[in-house]
Parts: sequence; C-alpha cells; structure tokens
Amino acid sequence: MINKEEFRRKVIITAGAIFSRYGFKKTTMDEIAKGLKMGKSSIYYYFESKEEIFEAVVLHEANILRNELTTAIKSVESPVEKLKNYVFVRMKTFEKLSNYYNAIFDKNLDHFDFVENIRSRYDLEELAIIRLILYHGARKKVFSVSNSEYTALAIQTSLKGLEVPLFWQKKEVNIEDRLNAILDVLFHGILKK
Amino acid sequence: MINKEEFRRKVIITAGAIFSRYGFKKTTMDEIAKGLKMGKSSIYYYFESKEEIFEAVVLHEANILRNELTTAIKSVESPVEKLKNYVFVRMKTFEKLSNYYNAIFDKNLDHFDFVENIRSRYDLEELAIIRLILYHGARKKVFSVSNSEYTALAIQTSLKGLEVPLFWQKKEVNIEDRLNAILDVLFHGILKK
DNA sequence: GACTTATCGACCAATTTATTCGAAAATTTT
DNA sequence: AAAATTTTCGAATAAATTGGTCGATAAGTC
Repeated sequence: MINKEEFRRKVIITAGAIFSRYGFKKTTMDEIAKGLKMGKSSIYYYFESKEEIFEAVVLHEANILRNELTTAIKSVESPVEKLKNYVFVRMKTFEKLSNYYNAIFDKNLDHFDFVENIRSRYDLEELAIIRLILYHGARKKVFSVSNSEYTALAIQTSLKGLEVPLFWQKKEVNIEDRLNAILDVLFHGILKK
Repeated sequence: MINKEEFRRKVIITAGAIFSRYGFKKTTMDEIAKGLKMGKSSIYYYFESKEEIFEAVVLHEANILRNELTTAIKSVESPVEKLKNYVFVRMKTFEKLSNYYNAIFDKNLDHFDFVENIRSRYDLEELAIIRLILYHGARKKVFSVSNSEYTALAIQTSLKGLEVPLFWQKKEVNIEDRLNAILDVLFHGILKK
C-alpha cells in the first residue's frame, strides 16, 4: 500500500458497499476484512473502530452528494435550470447513498452524534446553496422572493419530505412524479408573471 | 388465529421476506417476531427452531416454482412453446425466490441436509417435466431427440448455469439475452429441418 | 542489521441470540 | 362458571457471535 489514506479510501468503498446492503449493525468487521482480503485486526491499524469506519463512509457519501450538487448547478446558467437541476440531482443521488440516509433516519443509529454533526452541517450548506440560487434568480428578475432565507427553508423542507419514503420503502414508486409536482408548484408560485 | 396451519403460513410469508433480505444467519428470531407482532417465544409454539422456519420457507418457494412451471407449460399447446415457456418462467420465477437459491448456493447453508433433499427432489421432478416435453415434441415430429434422458439433462444443466450469476451478482445484467441465445441454439439444433 | 511500518492469529470481554420454561391470558369444553 | 385446553409471553440461560486488544512477526526502509 502506498499510504494510509489510500488504504482508508479502499476500506471506505468496501465497507460502504457492505453497510449499504446490511446496515451498520448487521455488518461485521469480519465481513469487511474478508471484503478487503485482510485479517480483521489489520483494519484496526487504519481505523479505531467499526463506528469510525461507518462515520467515514457516511461522510464520504455526504461529500459525494455535495460534489454532485455543485457540479449540477454549475452546469447550467439560468436560475430556473439551476434549481431544477439541484432538486433532481439531489434526489437521484440520495437514492444511491443508502448509508447516508440510513444514518439520518434509522432510529437505531441516532445515538451516534457524528450523524447529527454531519447532518446539521450539510443542512446549513444546502440552505446556503438554495439561498444563493434564489438570490441570483431574484437579481435576474426571474424569481420574486420576499425572504430568501425562509423560502430556502421551505424548499429544503419539502425536499426532506421526499427523502422519508426512501428509507421506509425501498421501492422508488413515484418519487420523480412527486418531485415534478413540487417543482411545478414551486415555480408557478415563484416565477414572476 | 383459526388454526396452526394458518399461522404457520403467516410465519412463512413474514420470515420469508426477512430471510430474503438478510439471509438466514443475519435474520434474528426477534425480527421475525416483530414482523409478526408477537412475542419471540410464541413462535416456538408453531415451529421447533429457526432452521425449521427456514426449511418451510425454502420448501414454500420451491412449491411456488413448481406451480408456476406447471401452469406455464399447460398454458400452451405446441412443444416449442412449452419449452420456451418453461425456460423463461423458470428463470423469471427463480429470480424472485431468493431463499431457494440462497439455500442451494450459499456455502454457509449447505450443512442443512434438508436443502440437499429439496434440491435433489426438485431436480428429478424437473428432469421428468423436460423429458415429457421432449417426448411429446418427438411424437408430434417437431423435435428430433435421440435420447430424451440425456437431452433433458443437457437442458437442465445449461439452465443451472444461468442460475449461478443470480447468486453471485444480484444485477440481472443480461439473463434474458443469454436465455434467448441458449434457446436459439437449443431449437436450431433440435428442430427437424 | 537496526528500525519502522504493516499484517496477522489467538484471545477476551461484552453483547447478542436461539431456545427453554413456567406462568398467565385467552379460548373452548364441560 | 369451573375446568380443561390452547395460545402467548417475559424472564432466564447457555451458547455463539463479535468488536476490539496484544504480542509476535513479516515486510520494507534506512
């Protein structure tokens, strides 16, 4: 192995896949070790505990989400497109990051305080991004937003509402449709007539 | 509850769903009990052990497979269609019966001798069905089969070959395509010119 | 060949978990 | 409604699992 960081990344990928299939509790260190083709005890040379691995995995997924989102809104110009992209990419990516949303929603995991840390940090970041989009939209006279902070919060809240069923029922029944509906309401309430 | 059989069926359905998600080992009696909204110890009034539940689940799935297959070949007349139906329905149904194929393929489970019993019994039944189709096809002068026993075995073997990836990689990449290819080879080697 | 880095097997303590058991509900029979 | 039976359950337990430790040892570097 070249260096520790390199190997830690490998652990995160491997463990992430297993966690995402069986969840934190049902995943054993032995399985992770097997996945890495290593002795179980070797993992402890790189990570303090199973929980630390999970934390790294969740953080990793949170970073993926952030990256996908920032590139998604950079890829277009108009505020409408930015917001659309943001919302869509958010849901699409979210579906894949099962460890992230399990960490957030699973009651058996909420005693990990790192979960709350990551979540609240990313909530704030997200809010800032949405506010920025709204702000630019308002500047370009495409949106009419009286209070960007509360509007951003409203948007964020409705997006959160869409996350819930991801956890409760894996079936992606009609997320996309419901997303479109929300977007529709959002724009027609927000667009300058 | 009306009677024990009724309740056993309920257990089989509930436990089957959990087993199919987490596998035999990772599924706990507590989870099954929770799924049934019952005390854990109550289950033992109906089943001797976790293993017996799993056996019942696997048997249940094996029966589903058999039923689907017999109705599938009854639904058409021509031997070609029968064979096509048989092969397709077999694969389609097999994908859903994860406990059945896990029982067959998972090395951590092969110490359960009931698995071997069920498997060998159904192998024989399957062979008989295939032979029957071949036999009727030969009678109607649609197939030309020199030795129906060995031909049936050959067909069964190639079907088994398609099962393997189901276990190793959940992704149903190209099962259908490969199935078509096999069918193509099969018919053009078997059809009377 | 000393010194550091990385891997591992054996082991342990704590937790989990399948199963048991006696007793209490719930239901049926008398 | 008492007695008998069936069904449910919580508490207890014995066995297995599992996260984590530690000393040894291999692999690599100076």
